[in-house]
Amino acid sequence: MDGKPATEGVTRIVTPPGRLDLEHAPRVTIGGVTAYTPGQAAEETGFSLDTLRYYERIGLLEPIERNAAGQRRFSDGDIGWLGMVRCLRDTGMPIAEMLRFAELTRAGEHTISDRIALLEAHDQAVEDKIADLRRQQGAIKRKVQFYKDVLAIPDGLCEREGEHVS
Amino acid sequence: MDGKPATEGVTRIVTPPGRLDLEHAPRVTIGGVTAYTPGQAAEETGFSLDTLRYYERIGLLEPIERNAAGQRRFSDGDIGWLGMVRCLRDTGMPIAEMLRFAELTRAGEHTISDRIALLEAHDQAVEDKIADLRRQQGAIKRKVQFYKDVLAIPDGLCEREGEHVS
DNA sequence: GGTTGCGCTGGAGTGCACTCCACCGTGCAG
DNA sequence: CTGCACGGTGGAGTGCACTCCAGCGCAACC
Repeated sequence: MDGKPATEGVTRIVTPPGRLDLEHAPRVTIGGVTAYTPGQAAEETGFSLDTLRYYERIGLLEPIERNAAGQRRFSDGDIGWLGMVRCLRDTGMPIAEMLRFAELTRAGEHTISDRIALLEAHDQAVEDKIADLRRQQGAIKRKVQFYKDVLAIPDGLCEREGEHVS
Repeated sequence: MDGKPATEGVTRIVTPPGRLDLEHAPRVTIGGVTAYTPGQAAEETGFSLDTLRYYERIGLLEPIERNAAGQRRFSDGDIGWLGMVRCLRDTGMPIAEMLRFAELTRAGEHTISDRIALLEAHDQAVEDKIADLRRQQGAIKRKVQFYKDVLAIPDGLCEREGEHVS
């Protein structure tokens, strides 16, 4: 049942040597370019199918190639771009800004300095966020210590429950 | 506990007959306890008035004291608790979990070890998040460097735009 | 031929965390 | 007395980022 889906003029199956996982990774190259089904793209990138479609709808992905049956075939380039998207998303960049970045990227080489500016600004934002988290984390740790101190006090003494955050 | 020379904002120990010095920090102590108007509480904590009311509605704050006219007067304790809330919120704790923490806190001393557990779990979550941010930040920095390298290539050579994320 | 699996579409719905609104009350300044 | 700032309420609305759904197509397998 494996073989190759006889659609779309398949040339060969790309499987890592040593792994004969025919069930998963029926990844297929067309003219030397690897293509991913939506399911594979989802698994590869960690985005849900719906999210991938959503991203395409809003233009965060450029229109994905289709096979004869109208089904999406994600390219390596798409997967790579999705990796970038995940990275930006997971560091808290809002979709609107990712969209801006996507548009710059599509606009061509002359936007590279803009892209650098955008990413450097975001990098700084991440830096700030980390610093903030560290600071707040300190407060949490102090609170934990406060509780531990309370627990350490001999039972029945000193019923004070005071400072919430130090 | 008396005779406090007020630099800005007069604080009276006994309930003042009327309003005085309304401009800044008209914070008032009644029986030694400082009270904050909603506006002051908002300014002090950085939450909006609506958010403060919202937090009270959902039970993240216990019912705030009211004056004769039915207006809220936040206590120092409330402000302290709000500091804790801000800390947890800003480190990404969802409201549902803050609510759980609030309930534990209200339930009394016997929940302290639960509270410690909750906070330590959250502390770990923050730690993980920071590590993740650092990792992703690395990718962003590499991408920036990639772009800078592209810019450094003599004009017109090597039009490759490949790897999205390294 | 029927069922299963995967994918398609447009549009509606969800969950979270607020945020806004209309309308009302209170109290002091002018 | 009037106006204004501030605050009250219940309930509706917002923005974001998905997520779900009905109804359909296509290919494979039993």
